[in-house]
Amino acid sequence: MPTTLTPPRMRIAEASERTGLSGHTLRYYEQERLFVNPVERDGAGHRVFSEEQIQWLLVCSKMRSSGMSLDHIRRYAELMRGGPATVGERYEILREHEQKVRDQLAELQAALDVIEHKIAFYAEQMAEGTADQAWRNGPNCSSPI
Amino acid sequence: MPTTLTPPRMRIAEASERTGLSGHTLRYYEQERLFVNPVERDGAGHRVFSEEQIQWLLVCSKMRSSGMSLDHIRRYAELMRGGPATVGERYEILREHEQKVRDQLAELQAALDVIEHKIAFYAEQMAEGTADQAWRNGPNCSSPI
DNA sequence: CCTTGACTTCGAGTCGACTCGAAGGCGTAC
DNA sequence: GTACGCCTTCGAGTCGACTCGAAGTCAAGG
Repeated sequence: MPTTLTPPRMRIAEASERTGLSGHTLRYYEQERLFVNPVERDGAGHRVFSEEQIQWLLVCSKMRSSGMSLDHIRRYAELMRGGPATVGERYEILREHEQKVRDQLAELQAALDVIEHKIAFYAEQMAEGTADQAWRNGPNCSSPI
Repeated sequence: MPTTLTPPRMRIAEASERTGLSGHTLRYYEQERLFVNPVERDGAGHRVFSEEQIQWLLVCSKMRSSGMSLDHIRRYAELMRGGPATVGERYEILREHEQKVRDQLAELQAALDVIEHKIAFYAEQMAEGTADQAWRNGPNCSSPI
């Protein structure tokens, strides 16, 4: 079998490079049935990925980075295989995940507000020279600084 | 020993309620030396938390929810015990964490953009009736929908 | 033919932060 | 005095998603 593949198809090393997912992870994803279409094999039994699968992996990657579980991705992939009839359920899954992502954003933003507040407090402290009032309680600034 | 404590001090059940952290978690945090000041005990050996400790736990909670590790929180708590001399290092820790939170926000936002894009696509699909063109590839819309 | 290197399968190990449950102590209410 | 409920310590278990490593296969290059 050829050492290079006709362009839209590639082996695991390139798929790994393209997606930022390790080869181990790519195999794991196949085993977990996360692909919409089966991963093909060449004569040597090596995996061959299509461009479409790379795009799908990039989507998976975004879903993962926003906290979607492999369970949910698997379900979504199943629905993809189900064709147009499953569009409604796919939509629902995405809507649900969208809400989770918004919740996470809000949570992070709330934390960021606290962090910034403390940073500002410390910046002021440090500007005041090596002041010894590090333990004061200003308004809205209960001690755990 | 009294069944209720003088207001600013409370036992684990109330501390749990106030902070949203389970009693198990509160004990675990003490064991992990996450508190700035030692958790006191009453005559029966029960933990007694101060209002200040509740405030600190609320801060820890925000740090945790934004992904700060217990290791980093422990370090921060140590620095708190070190007094004013450690303000600079505390500032640095917060700055570093701030950046991580901003990175997470950006990552989530990028994922959200993809999700919204797909949601809009599906919404359109569904509006067009049960169209059978679910597999089309529009511009900027490579197939893994 | 032999080496090289990219690949294969398989099973086991890792990670942090909880989370749980068993066994027991203490003080109050009845 | 005994039942109750809240607390204690301790050690073990859980979770998902990797991550690793051993042992083996295959094709091409020299």
